[in-house]
Amino acid sequence: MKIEEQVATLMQGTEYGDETLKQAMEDELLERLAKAEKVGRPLRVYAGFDPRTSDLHIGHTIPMNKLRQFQDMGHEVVFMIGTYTSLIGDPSDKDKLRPQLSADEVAENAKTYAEQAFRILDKTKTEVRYNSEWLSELSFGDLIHLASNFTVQQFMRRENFRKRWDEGDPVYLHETFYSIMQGYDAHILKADVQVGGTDQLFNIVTAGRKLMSALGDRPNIGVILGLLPGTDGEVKMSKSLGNHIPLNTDASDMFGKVMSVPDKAMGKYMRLATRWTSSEIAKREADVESGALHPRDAKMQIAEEITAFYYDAQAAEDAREAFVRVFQQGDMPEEMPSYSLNAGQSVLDVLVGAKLVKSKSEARRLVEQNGVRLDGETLEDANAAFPGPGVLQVGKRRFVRVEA
RNA sequence: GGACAGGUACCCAAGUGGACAACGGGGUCUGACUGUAAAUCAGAUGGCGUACGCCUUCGGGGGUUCGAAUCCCUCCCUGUCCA
Repeated sequence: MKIEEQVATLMQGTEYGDETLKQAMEDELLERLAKAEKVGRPLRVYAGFDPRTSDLHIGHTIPMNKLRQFQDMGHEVVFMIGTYTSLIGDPSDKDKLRPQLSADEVAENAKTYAEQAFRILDKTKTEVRYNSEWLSELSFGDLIHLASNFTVQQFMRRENFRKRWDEGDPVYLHETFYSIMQGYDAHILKADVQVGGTDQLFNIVTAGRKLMSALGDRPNIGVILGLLPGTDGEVKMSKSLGNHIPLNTDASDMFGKVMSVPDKAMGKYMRLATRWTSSEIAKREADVESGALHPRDAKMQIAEEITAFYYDAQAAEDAREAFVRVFQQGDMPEEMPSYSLNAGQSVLDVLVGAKLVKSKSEARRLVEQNGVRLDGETLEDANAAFPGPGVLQVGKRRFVRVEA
């Protein structure tokens, strides 16, 4: 692959919010790739991950996908786990109560994190590091020394802080330490490239590069990836917002969740979550634009590609077929949970008992709204005795097989 | 330490003694339609009861009142400014 093509692929999905910065990073990447090729030395690339949860979703894996691209082009990859940073607990979205994790929890999360990450990365070509290794060694004096490279103004210019400042939301002092710690990580790892999401733009491009040059290193290039929106298509994927697509689910569910993403987010999904090259993506977008490719089918291709990536081609194909059958043709899924009917139960009792609803009020509401069906027949009276065994359906996609 | 402004349901936010289970927006759910769980439109959105109704909820606790999210006391929390 020519270097220009490599750069195009590696820069795919990046977002800097500033054309000049993007161009600068791109140029620098091109230059280093050329140099690396000349002297036969691979680039050293790293990304840091906070093991705050052990339940990864597709959004977490976006930087990993990028690392994998580098790996496939023969570069060295460092998978850094922020054991130290997670221990303290990043408060950046602190209105969600975020309990401090214990060292054991962090260690446990770090372990499962790495395991799931190796579904994407090549284990044999990945160096795993933990930042507690060096951050726990720093003294207060060291921290002050590092901090003296920054001004409060620099932090206040950061959108993240600025916005909260303007809105009267708290900005904690120790949040600034985060950037400094991350900058120090970059200094220790001395990588050519650091990968991260736009939420890390400041940490990588400002803090990291500044600290590196202050400490006599060559600043690393920031490959800043756009954030993958969740299934709502608007805001970044996050478990606490309930718009995530977990890695540990089944293929049909993953396929279905991708299909529920609004059309407008397809571009980002293609760029960030598929293995497609920039020209393959461009072709699909042009086809959708011209009408040659139906948006629904384009999304199905995306869903199948993503599912195939985390499972395999066969599982993805099966998931697609099941989806078409159930949602496009209105058929029922093959597998569904079952519930054993007890004597004398009303429709309400069964809905509650089968956990299809959270409360009796909700059950009544659904019945009133004609949202409850038994074998395709709408049930109209929530208090009537339950007619008998069959497939009970709530809304379009919740099914339970009611057995005698 | 002081002055001021705030804390309302999943989120944002209105409400300053009764008509408040609490406007509006977002989210979510249901229905119609469709190209799918997209888009659009309509409805629903604390719990319990078939229903008139009852019970719990406006940061915590206490009080005033026939009656409080609304008034008073106290405590906790957040922000801004002053020192």
